[in-house]
Amino acid sequence: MQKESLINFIQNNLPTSRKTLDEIAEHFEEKFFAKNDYFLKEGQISNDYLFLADGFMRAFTFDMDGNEVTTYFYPKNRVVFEASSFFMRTSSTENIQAVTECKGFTITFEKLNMLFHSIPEFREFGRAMLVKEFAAYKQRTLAMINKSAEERYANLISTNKEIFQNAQLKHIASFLGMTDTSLSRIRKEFSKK
Amino acid sequence: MQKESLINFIQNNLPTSRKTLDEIAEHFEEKFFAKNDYFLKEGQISNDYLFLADGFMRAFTFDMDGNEVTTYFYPKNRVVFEASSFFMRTSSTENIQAVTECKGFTITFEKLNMLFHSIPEFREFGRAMLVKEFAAYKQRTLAMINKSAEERYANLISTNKEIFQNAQLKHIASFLGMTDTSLSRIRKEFSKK
DNA sequence: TTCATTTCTTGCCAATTGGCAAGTCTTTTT
DNA sequence: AAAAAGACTTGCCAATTGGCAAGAAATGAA
Repeated sequence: MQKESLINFIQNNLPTSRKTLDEIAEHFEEKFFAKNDYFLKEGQISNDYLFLADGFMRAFTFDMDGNEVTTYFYPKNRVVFEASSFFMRTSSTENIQAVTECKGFTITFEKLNMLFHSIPEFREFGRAMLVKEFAAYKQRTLAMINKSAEERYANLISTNKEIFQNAQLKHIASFLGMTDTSLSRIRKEFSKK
Repeated sequence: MQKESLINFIQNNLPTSRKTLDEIAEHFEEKFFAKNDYFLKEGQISNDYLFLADGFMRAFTFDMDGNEVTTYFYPKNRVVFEASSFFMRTSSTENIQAVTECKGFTITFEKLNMLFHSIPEFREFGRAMLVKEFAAYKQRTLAMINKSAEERYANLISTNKEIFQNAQLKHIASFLGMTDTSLSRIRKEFSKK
């Protein structure tokens, strides 16, 4: 089994010995997702923490009016988990779905905690992932507030091109907080320039 | 020194023995803030983790156009910290300021880590705080997206009345992603009903 | 290949929100 | 208490965005 991408990711985020890395990686299991498969469905208590080695995923939920809203996109070489459901053991309000075929490595809540308990550096890694995801979310909220639809689009395409190469426009539209109609018009404006 | 509110808060979030609670609380220091004092200024590396026992605070930053944007409000009986700066030791992009006179208890990064290291239950508490803050942020983002200005206002006033009792309207307006002009008009509409 | 379904685009019009500037009200300072 | 500064409201008009529905394009199934 080829866990180098996982090991490199951990190493890049919180350098430690090869021995420790192997010990950590040992507890992850390879997992494949077909396009449109779910990694997490709302209502479930999330029990897997995923390193996405290849492919593209998205998270979505439904707003108070029952409209589907894409809340996040996950490119490869990132960890994927719903912090609230996974760590608090509560039922998830979010869905996480493979947008393309995906491959990754998962570890259960129980095993992850066991590693956190026994390997202080890995505990730091776990905390760093949580903090990074949080910071990314705050960044996103800031990039949404007080910005016109066109600015939000321009910002996303300049910082996250890969989203446009993988996701459907209607999902990008709801992620950007606009209708697919508006997104379509904005794209047209941009292509003129 | 009166640390009961801190001890109760920890106990409510992650029950443990009185002995452990006292050991934890011992490392917190009482701190007072005058109105408009800063708990954190942008550019600093945040070194304090705060339990706000009394008063009201807000976080703010500046968007890409240089406009001040309120990013969060902290009522009392909550922990206050900027996760990214505090845990990653990076310079903060946010300011956290006392909106009213405040009283709380702080602990330094070093001491907090020491406690995390030596008290596994407290480690859980720290993680729970992080996850809760994160979940609250996600909730907020969702409540903003695809909602009209009026709906965002209605939602905030029904779930967070205390914000309206403490904060200035222009700060609430930027928090809600609208101009103070619009907020003023919306309030007028509501008062008619 | 053809048919059916889904995704994306476009036109028309209405509703929402912002920008600006003047005016009122409140709080702070002297 | 008067003056000054700050906070909030309001009127007018323009720009942005959404709603709806029809059509075009792309994708998938038979």
